[in-house]
Amino acid sequence: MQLHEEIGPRATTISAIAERAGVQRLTVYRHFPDETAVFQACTRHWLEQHPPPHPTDWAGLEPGPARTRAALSAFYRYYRLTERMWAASHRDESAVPALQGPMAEFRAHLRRIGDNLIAGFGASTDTRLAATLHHALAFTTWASLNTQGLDDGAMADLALVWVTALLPPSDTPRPAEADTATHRE
Amino acid sequence: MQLHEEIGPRATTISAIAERAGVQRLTVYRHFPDETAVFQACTRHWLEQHPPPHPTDWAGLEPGPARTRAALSAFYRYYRLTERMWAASHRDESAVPALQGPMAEFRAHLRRIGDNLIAGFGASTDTRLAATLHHALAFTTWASLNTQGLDDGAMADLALVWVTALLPPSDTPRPAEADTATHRE
DNA sequence: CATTCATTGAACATACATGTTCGTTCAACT
DNA sequence: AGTTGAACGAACATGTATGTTCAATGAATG
Repeated sequence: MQLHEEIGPRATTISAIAERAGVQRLTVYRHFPDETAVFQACTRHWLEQHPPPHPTDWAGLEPGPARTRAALSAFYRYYRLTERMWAASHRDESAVPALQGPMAEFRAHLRRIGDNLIAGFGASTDTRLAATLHHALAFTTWASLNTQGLDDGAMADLALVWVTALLPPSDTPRPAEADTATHRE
Repeated sequence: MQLHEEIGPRATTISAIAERAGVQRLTVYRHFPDETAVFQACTRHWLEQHPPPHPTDWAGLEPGPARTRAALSAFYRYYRLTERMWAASHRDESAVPALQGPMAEFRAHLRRIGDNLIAGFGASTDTRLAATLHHALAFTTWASLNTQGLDDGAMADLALVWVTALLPPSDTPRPAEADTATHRE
C-alpha cells in the first residue's frame, strides 16, 4: 500500500514489495499467487481502511444546497486525505487491470450520490445541472482546484456557486417551505 | 507519434518505433542518440503540427464574456481533436522526464491566457473567478465534461455560466445601455 | 521432543528493455 | 567507377521483471 501510494500501482514490483516488507521475494509469492492477486488484495484492504464518504453522512441535512455542500465538502476532505493514492490510481488505471474494477465501482458510487443530490433540488432533471454537479464531485476537479491553492471549504463553496447558477432563476434558494411553482424547465 | 498517441509515451519503446516505421532498431539509434532524444523530437514535431489556440484567434472580440467563450470554445475543440495525445501525455508526464518541460510550458501558456481573459472582465481580481476560469480551461475539465456527453459548444456555454456566476451582482455584463438590474447572478 | 510450516538463500528459465559492436549490403552522389 | 553513408542482420552486455524449483534453516505447534 505504501508503494502504491508513493510510486503507483504500475511501478510497484513484487521485488520492491518484498524489500519494503523486509522479506524475501519468494515469501510474497507464498501469500499471493501473482501480481494481480497482490494488487486486488491491496485495493480491497486500502478501501476498507479509507472508506469514501457515504450518503448517511449528510442524510440529516435539508435536500438541496445544504446537503450538496456537505457532500462536496466530505468528498473534498476525503480527496485531500487520500490524494496521493487517488492520483496514482487515476494515473495507472489503464495500465493495471486489477484497478479497473474498483475504479469503475467508485465512479458508479459517485454517480449515484450525484443523482441523489440533484433530485434534492426541485428542478426537473437538467443536463447542465447534472453535468456540473457530477463534475464537481470528481477527483480531477478537486485536484485542479487544489493546484490553485483553494482549501476544501472554499472549493465546496465555489462548486456550490456553479451549481446554484444552474438553478431556475426565480426559485427559493432558502430552506424550502413556500413551494412557489418551480416552473420553467 | 502514432505510438505516443495509442499507448502513451511511457509504453513506447524504441523497438516498437522501429517496427512501426518498418525499420531496424539500429536505424532509430542512428537518428536519435537515445530514448530521450526521440521523445523530445516527437513532442516538438507534434506541437508544430498541432499548435494550441492562440489569443490572436479571439483578439477581435469584446473583452469579457464574448472573448472568454471564444477562448473556451477554441480550447475545447482543440482538446477534442487532440484528445488521445493529451490524455496520454497527462497520464505519463510524471514517468517521462522529456515530457515535463513541454507540459509545464503549455500550462504556463494556459495560465497567461486565463489571466488575460480575467482582466477583460472589469471586476477586481477575484480568487474564485480566476480559479473557475483557469479550471475551465484545463484539459481535465474538458475530459470530465466530455464523459458526460456534452459537446464543445455546450461545454463552453456551461463554463461561461460558472464564470459569470462569479461576477459582481450589480454589474453591467452587456455593453452598458439598458441597465435594468440583472439581479442575482 | 518431534513435527510442521513459514521463511530463507540461491538458483533457474523466460521475457523484454536499453544501448553497443561488428561486418555486410545497397543505393546515391561525386 | 569509386567513394560515401544509410540501412541491415546478427550478435553482445546489462539490467530488470515475472514466476518456479530446490534444499536448508528455524521457530512455533502439537
